[in-house]
Amino acid sequence: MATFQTLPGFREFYPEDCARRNHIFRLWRQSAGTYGFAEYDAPVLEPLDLYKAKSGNEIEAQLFSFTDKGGREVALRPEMTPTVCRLVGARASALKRPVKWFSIGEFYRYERMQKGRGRCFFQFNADIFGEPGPEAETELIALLIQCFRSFGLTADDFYVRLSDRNLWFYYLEALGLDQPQARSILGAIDKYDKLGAEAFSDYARDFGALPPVLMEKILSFLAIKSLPALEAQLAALAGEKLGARLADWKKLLGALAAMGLERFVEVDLGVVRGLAYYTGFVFEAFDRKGDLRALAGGGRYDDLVEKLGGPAFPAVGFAIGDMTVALLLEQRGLMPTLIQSPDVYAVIGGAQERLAAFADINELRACGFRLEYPMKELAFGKQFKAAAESGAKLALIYGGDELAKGVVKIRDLAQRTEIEVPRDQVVASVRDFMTGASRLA
RNA sequence: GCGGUCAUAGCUCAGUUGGUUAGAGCACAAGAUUGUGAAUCUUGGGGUCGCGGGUUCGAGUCCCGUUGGCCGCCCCA
Repeated sequence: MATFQTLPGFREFYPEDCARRNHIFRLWRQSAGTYGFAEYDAPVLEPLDLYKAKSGNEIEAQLFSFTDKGGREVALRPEMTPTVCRLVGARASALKRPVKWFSIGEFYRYERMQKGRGRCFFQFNADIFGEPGPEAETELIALLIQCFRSFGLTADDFYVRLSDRNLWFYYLEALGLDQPQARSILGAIDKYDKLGAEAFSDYARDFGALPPVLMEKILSFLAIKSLPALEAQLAALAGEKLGARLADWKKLLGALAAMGLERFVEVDLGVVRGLAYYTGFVFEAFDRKGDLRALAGGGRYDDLVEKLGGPAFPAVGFAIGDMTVALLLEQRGLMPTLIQSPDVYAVIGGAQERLAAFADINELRACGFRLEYPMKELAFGKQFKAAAESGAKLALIYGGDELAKGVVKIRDLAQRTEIEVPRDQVVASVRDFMTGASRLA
């Protein structure tokens, strides 16, 4: 046995695993539906250039990519954003705005495996296109929070850290830094949590040591954890862009507070996200205990649709991964035990009775009841045991005595009560019981 | 890509300084039990001890290599 193994980092879903996966998907779908997002899907295999165009060649190292039999350079999708930008870009002029879309799909990255990260994983992606203002962020962050709350998670379990790459760029510009310098600083800020002052060594190498005055201002900006603190820090600096940005912040946080979500959101300018394509608000969701990697991440990417060949089209989006969510739900005891039980279990006497039972079995199934019966002839004792273990609510008993009388026994497996009903009333009786319209005496 | 650690039945594990034909619990299956429930008892199937090589009279056990898992680093769309 075990001559063939799964490829490293790939997962198999036995029924109980699949049930848990589907539980997560179902609640994600339900949340997206209530927020008015429409589901879409797209190919798993894409032209390699779709990802090179956006992120540069070095990203290829983490792609599952190869040349297909037609000589095309292709890659398994590592994320959904470029794909959804293509979809939206191709029909941009025909889509009613705002475009609110979501999808659930599998993604692939050739990486070293770790807790909460494999080479294949599922993501819930939600995006809004065509809305440049913070109203789009409001809607998405609210949906993001709902996606976690629907499992029973609370503000004590997770929170969203909110930041803004534009604000950083405007601020650094006001401090007199140019674009390349600002980008390097953002890279340092991304690592500052882990590395401390060491994080700025790349900047020092490329542009010379950062003057202490600037360093101090950057670090105090980085330390901002609230809107009032942000306003105070920016008060000293004039500028239309900074003023307009601050107004967006007030709008966004005001709207989320009005929704009663302020306990889920924290201002944290230390979040800048690694991706170069983000252009405005960026946010990440984390568990409160902090022993898992990020639960979700997203932000605004106003230039990407155009970069990928579409028209200029503002966009915001986020993605949630299934692995960290599953770990968090297990940790908090919020992963239900999901067993699929039949509604009805048929207990069958012998070969003659089996043929008689099949008529009712098939009709009940056609009516939508989940029904099981033993495939082999078994002693009654065994069958009742199997019926109880199956989790069925009812047992239908097709024995020789019953059939001779033209009846079937219906047993309530929980109450251990049973009645006899005429053969032609079996379907109606089962329906009455299952819908709660009647009980067995 | 780097480092640490581990690998025995479907699962959780035991296996002594190297020594007969590698064990237990759970799970699965059959029977006791051909008309009424999760019990009990009996029995059974299931292992090239991750894979390959080496040392040895003899390796699950020691050595080397390799593959894979877990944890951390790098990275993280």
